[in-house]
Amino acid sequence: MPELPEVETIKNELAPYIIGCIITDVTLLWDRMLRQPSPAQFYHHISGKKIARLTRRGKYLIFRLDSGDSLIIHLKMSGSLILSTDLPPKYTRAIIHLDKGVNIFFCDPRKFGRISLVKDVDNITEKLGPEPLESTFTAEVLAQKLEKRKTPLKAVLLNQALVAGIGNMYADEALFTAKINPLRSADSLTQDEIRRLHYAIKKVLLEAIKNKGASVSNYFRPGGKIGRAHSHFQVAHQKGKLCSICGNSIKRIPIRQRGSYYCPVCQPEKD
DNA sequence: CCCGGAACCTGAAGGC
DNA sequence: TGCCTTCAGGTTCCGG
Repeated sequence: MPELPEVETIKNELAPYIIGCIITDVTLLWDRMLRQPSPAQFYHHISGKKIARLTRRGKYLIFRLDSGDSLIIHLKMSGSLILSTDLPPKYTRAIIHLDKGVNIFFCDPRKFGRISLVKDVDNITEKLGPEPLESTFTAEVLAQKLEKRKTPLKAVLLNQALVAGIGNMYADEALFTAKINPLRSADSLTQDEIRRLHYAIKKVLLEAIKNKGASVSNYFRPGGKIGRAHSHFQVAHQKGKLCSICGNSIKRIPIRQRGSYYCPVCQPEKD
């Protein structure tokens, strides 16, 4: 599932090939994929525009066009962007046609992914919390975000309004690295625990980017290859495996309908 | 404002 | 072998 490190990898690997390219046409094969504007407006405003820059905010991938508009893609659960001159892969839901015969195939078995074309990117991203790898994300900011929240920490970390880009896998990994139980009430953390969590979030995300993202289910890089971050996971999707620190077996429990993996010994419950 | 649950989707996996 | 059920989870929406 694409989270911040996966979207960052896609951005990094796509950019060298598509910056400066003209979008000649877009084919939508699943009509609900387009969030805004209307299909007619969409085609009218995107055809013939040049891709000036590619950026990321949280889990959103943003194609900045020379017209001033931005094409915003969210891959949600199962989306991937495949760059190719070949035929569309299975589950292709949209095709961004570029000049020189290159296409970006938006593949998405689950059909959760969404595309928007907007004038003002802020309208989409303004609700997001700080970027965890930028200097705006400090331990103090994290502390303030966790204040007065009785929700289990794990659930809070998935809220994009607190910190942008963390999903189910990296929330579990960060909590393990910080040695904090996922069920702890968010407002119960000590200053030291917040400091550890802040560090762990950055560490886990940076390491995953170095490893080109985690391919636990449907994540593919633009060249069709998978990432290797999942082979470094300590707890995420490791149910029954042995903890690398203490040797006890990793548990999986549901928290707010989400599978949550942790080590009961290294991340003990606390009052 | 905060919280929790349903809905959106379909392939894969598990049960019988 | 095959049908049926359940599970997976990012985001939005809605009710409390």
